[in-house]
Amino acid sequence: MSSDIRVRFAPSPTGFLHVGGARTALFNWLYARKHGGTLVLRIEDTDKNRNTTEAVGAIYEGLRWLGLNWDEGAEAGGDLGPYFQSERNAIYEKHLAVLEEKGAVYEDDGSIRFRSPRKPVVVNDLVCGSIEFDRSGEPDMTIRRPDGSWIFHFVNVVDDLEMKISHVIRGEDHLSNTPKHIELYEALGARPPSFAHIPLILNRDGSKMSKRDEGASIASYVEQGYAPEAVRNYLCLLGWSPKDNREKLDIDEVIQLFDLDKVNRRNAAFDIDKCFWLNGQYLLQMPIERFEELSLPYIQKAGIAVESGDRLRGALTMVKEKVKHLSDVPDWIRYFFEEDYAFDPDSVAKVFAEPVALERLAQLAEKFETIEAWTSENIEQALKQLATDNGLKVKDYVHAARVAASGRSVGPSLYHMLEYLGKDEVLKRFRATPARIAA
RNA sequence: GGCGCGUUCGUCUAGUGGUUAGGACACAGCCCUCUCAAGGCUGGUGCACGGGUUCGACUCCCGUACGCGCUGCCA
Repeated sequence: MSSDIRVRFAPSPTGFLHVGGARTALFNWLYARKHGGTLVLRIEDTDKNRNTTEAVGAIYEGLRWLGLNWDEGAEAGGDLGPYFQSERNAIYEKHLAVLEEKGAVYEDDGSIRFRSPRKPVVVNDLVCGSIEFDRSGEPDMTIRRPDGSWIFHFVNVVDDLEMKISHVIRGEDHLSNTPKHIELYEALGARPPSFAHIPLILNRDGSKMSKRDEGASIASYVEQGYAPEAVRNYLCLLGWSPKDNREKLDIDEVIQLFDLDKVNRRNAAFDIDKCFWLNGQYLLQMPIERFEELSLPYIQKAGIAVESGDRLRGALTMVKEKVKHLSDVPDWIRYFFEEDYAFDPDSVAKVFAEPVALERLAQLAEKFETIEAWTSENIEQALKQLATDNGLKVKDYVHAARVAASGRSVGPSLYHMLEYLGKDEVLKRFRATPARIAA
């Protein structure tokens, strides 16, 4: 069950979880799950000035929201910790001593530099192929600052070594750093792991996605009401595809189909429109139970007094296919549960511009009085009968009824909506409408 | 500047010497329809450029351009 495959996600907690980081975590996770390997979460907090505990929390939250569980590391524990670089000083000292022993490092202005062998280095990348780097003109990299803190390249290599990482899957921005890392592994007398550099995620215009860009933070998808499985699916499609034209894929199938040699080399632009579309597809097709589970936090946050149960389930079933963002759910269902639901001014202006609309509403109320069994079928039949009797079109009654019952001109099937509200409530709302519009 | 990587519709992609260059998002129009969606149908837009190699290049090679990355005592 547990193979020798060990991968890691090693973020620096300097802010929120970035989509690029999330995608890197996702590809590592997919690779681990596919091969029955282990995913390690390591926090690279060597730069004390820029790291915060809130940022660490944001990483945990973001990964959990996306359903990317890790087997070992920060918050999960394991035998090869600690998993925060800030707590691994003794380990770094130990490896530095090895380099000193070999004369591979020297002091410079109080800092410590690694002496590059300056020989060509070949990187055999699982995504990019074999690449040879000419190291002859490269300056020696610093691995430790005068204040004793460590530089990324060194601790990253030491940790991957100590944590027995077999495959380093990371952003392509590290491809050019890889020869340095390989030199370090060799100086430490270790065999380098396999490398796989995955393409970067850019903005729509091709510019680099920075923290300030729209949609850069995973947290923003939570706020905006995206389903985690939709965002995760979309992220899978950035740099990878099943190659059979399918887009919406179950994560278990992605795990099965995923492989590093099928990852593209080209940077990808993040297309929020497509992510939005995929989210709509997920909401449309997911089971009502899942839809309710995902909607509940937004409903509660909006202060709608309704408990989980059949009543809520019924309302959600009606609006599920309309909703594009979970954060919109409260507005879609509010009027079912609140007496003083708001009347949308635009809808009122559009539908009740002519006084005759109110007359028709009154006719409809009268007609509905006669319905014995309050079902959507009977409601529909009654409304159509009334229209026919008066030589009018169905829509002449439907629009007025919709606004009267819900306060808005857009909503689910009118007949189902009215059935759901109940006869008494519908008649009450119809009769209260003239006064409410006047107000 | 040096080094590395990349370049198929606006975007994500399929395509590995011979295809009417396929799909999806977005966009436009039509159909369906109680609104809005969803769904169905139709449409336009693409192989960066220049040289090779080859009977034949989107596919292979070289160059140019452009983009991105690295070139930190950031990660």
